Amino acid sequence: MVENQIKNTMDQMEESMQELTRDLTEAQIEAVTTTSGPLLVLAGPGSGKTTVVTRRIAWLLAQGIPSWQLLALTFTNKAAGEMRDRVQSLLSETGQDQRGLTIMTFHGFCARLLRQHAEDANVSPNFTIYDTTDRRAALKQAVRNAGLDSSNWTPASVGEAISNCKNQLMTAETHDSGSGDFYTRSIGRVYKEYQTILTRNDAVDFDDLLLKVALMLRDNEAVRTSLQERFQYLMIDEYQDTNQAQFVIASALVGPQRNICVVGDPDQSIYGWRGADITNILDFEDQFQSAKVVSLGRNFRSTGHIVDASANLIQRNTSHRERTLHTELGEGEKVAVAGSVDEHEEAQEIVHGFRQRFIEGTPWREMAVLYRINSMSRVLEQKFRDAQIPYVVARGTAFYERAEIKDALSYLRMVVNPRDDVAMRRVINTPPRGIGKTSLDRLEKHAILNRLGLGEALDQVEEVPSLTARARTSMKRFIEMVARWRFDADGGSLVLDLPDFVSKVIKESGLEKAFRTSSSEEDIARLENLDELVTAAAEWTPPSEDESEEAEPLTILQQIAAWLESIALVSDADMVDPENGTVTLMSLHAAKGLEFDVVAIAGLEQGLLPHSRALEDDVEREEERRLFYVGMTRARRILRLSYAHRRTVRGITERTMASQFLDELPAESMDRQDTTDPWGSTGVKGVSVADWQVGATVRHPTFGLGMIRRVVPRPRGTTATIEFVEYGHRTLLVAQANLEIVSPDEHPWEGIDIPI
DNA sequence: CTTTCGCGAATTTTT
DNA sequence: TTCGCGAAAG
Repeated sequence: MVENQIKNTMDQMEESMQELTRDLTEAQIEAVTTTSGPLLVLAGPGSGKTTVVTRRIAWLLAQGIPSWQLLALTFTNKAAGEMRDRVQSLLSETGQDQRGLTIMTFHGFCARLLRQHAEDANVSPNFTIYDTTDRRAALKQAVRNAGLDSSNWTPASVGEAISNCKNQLMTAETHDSGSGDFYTRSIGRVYKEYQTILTRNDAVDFDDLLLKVALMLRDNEAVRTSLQERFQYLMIDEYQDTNQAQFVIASALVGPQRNICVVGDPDQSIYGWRGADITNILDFEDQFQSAKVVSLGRNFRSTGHIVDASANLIQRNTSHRERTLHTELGEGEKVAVAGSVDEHEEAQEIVHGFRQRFIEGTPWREMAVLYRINSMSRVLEQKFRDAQIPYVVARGTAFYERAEIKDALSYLRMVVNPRDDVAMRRVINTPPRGIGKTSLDRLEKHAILNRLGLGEALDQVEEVPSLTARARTSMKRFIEMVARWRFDADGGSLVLDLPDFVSKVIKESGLEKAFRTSSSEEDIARLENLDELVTAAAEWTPPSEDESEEAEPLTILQQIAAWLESIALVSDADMVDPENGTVTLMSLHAAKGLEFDVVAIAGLEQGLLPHSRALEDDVEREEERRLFYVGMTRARRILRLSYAHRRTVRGITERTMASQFLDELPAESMDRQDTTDPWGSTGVKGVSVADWQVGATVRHPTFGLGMIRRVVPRPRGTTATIEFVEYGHRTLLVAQANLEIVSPDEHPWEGIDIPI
């Protein structure tokens, strides 16, 4: 009986194992079924990477590996979610479920480890994760504390330097600030100040999540071994985007059995600026001796011209390793290239094209516009709105960056972490409650004098003699308010759920009232945003803790903490909902890992793509090329590239030059619609552009009558080479030459035969 | 203490 | 164009 059952289970397993590899290519099967030892899967765009990773997980489970021994790390929540979903659907066929699997983002995983091993990692277990804005505030403070001039030491530049240090596992203590030049010494000082602030506030930044875990794993053998024993099988997605710290973490997690599988594509490495080290993937075979390498060579996503064009482009990179990718989806449409007068026309034409595709049967959700910088979304949004085409801008983090949302969240942060000074500073007088700069300065002086955090100083307002009675009362009221919230949240008198609690805080803090009193357009929007925050809290579900089956229900306080953490770790790409029936607008970076039937990439101009900050440097320009490559390869069937001859950035209109990358695409795969008419369809100075063509007759104030021979777009402006009747060839700037189109009636060429 | 105004600087990409 | 900061007014 029992034996029979076992046999049945075995049969079932065998069956599902066959099922798991049935429709795969040979390379894919190898990647799925190689379960022990180091494995590098080189996965070009559209090569079925997610399929391989999810099948591999299911395969391991089918082999009888307990789910809790598996760890899969990704970069975005979206990628993790998708992986979970696909694994789940594979497993549900055999009645299993994915409980116990750890599929997380790198940062999320690190945050969890840090809380679990807070003591070993030397952090408070209820630390706050600082986002870009908080970090900025802390950096500014640090520069001030270091006694440096804030105009020379901007948060951005200092932050980047510190980030680099952290990525290379250099702590504030190990930073070599004794020797080195003035710059290095100064950075060292700011770094120390910055870290002091973070520590005092029980806060960590994004880099710390990785750094602290890396150091803990490196230095603490007990923790390291226990994790190695727990996670026998490690998988890392988008390995080309890992940095030094992540490499150390990955290496430390790999136990003696060396079951590490990394998946990635060096040609899609686009986060070098964030410290990603492409050599991690390039040198994988050296780091993990006897590693097996599987290269997935078939592109299941895009049609021929798209594959060829992108392959041709990426070959220009010296970092590119020779590799062939082929598709069996046929040639498909050629890659279209269009030039427009300005960004408005460019956007308009994209909208037109999309509408056409929609009429032909492509749903809106299968279309996307990609661009290099987020500010380019503005014009596009406007045109899509005007055309009444549904669209979403994939900018998930934007909502949480709004002032009113940050305010509300800062109150919640104070509830969770009373030492969070950055949050406190933000809201102690928002909305105004009579605690101005002077009072805050006095409080701060007291704090410094007594070596206290600002929050601690606040707790003893009575001991600060310099404060006015008025300010003191306000402060006391403020402390009491927060303390009451904390009491309630921590299992206090009343029982509320998370959204109710959030709503309560928004009300009692006075935030709501501050916006309710006025009825300006803006304040109404803010109010709506706050409502949306409550909705978001209602929709949020706590991550299922895999460890204990019958986990106790979380207290409100714990829920808030977990919710805040999930907010801190959202990314733009997370907001792309494949279910929604809308066009997607997003940055090229956010598009990685996604695919659409129809893709338009806008702004193919020198200085934009490649970006001006990357023009000088070869290495950076190659990253721009990879970025363009990533964008191109998002398209399944239709790819349209465009640029504008003139673009307004930050209020100033400038003439542009088409991107050098366009010239790096193979002519046979391209459909260039931009060669004839550099002025697009609207023209300049009221003259119809159709007239500005080779062969048109013009009159110049000094040179008299002539015929246009050539029209060339140049960085300084479009030039026309004109054959004048009396003066011969002249090349002039069209915009300045004051040319006049002469109607065919007065045609001077009659009887005169000028060879063209 | 709060609000408003004007000036200057700046945005590449994001966990 | 938009944001953020400091100064000046209320």
